[in-house]
Amino acid sequence: MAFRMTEQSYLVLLALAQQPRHGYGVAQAVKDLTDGAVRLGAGTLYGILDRIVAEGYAEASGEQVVDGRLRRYYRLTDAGGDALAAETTRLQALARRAHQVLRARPAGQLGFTGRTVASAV
Amino acid sequence: MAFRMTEQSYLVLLALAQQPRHGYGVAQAVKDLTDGAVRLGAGTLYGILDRIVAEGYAEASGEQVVDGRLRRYYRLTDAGGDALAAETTRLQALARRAHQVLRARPAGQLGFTGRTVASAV
DNA sequence: CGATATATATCACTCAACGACCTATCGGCG
DNA sequence: CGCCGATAGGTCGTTGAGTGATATATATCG
Repeated sequence: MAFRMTEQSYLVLLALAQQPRHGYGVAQAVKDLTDGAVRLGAGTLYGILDRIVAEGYAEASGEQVVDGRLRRYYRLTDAGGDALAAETTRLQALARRAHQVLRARPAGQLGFTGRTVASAV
Repeated sequence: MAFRMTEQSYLVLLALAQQPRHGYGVAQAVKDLTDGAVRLGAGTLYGILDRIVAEGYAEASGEQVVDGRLRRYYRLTDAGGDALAAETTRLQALARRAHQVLRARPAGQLGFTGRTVASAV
């Protein structure tokens, strides 16, 4: 039952943390936040929005009609903000550790030049 | 067909970047790398190993029998190292941006205190 | 003897992600 | 005017990664 914090749902929470947004706006914000790397399709987007609302991480924040088109807004809740902060901390720690690993292992290095660990074949 | 770089497969690549490891060793390394937060079950683990080998990100690196138990080793390839570095860069950028967003939005803040954006209901 | 840890592997199930599709409005182009 | 792309909402079927259960086997500890 537990909510699964995937990267996509994380990005949606992050987009909502910037400001309340409507669905389509969330998709655009995610695209911006990831430099175009992550593009949320409609199926993914509304599925995630439903899930984070069900989890209490966001809530409907009213509707507006702009240029004849309906906009359904969502707002991050405190619980959503907490979850987002926790996940961000986790991500930062992971990124930091990953950087350490890569720094200790420069590109092109094939094992330790000194000796090979129990070279089994 | 494209390989999906999920967090779990990323962690496996990272574990292999530290040093060649056997399956069970990878699971333990991932547990360590994430401070116990991510625990790979057998199904997840071997599924990922098969996928990253199929993708050319890692390769079998021989077998050893230690204490009567078979150990099947895997070694990161150059392609795997590149993919890992690229994903790490992406993660760092995301973490940095997420930090900016959260810094601009301290915990407990409910929208801008000055005015509410076109408060629609 | 049984439990736990090590070590590999398979299998069925679930559900998030994805792409395709649908409706509808607005603005621009020819 | 018709068509297209962008905006905005939504559904639906497929796929496949992740998960837990299960199986096999050995070593160690109590």
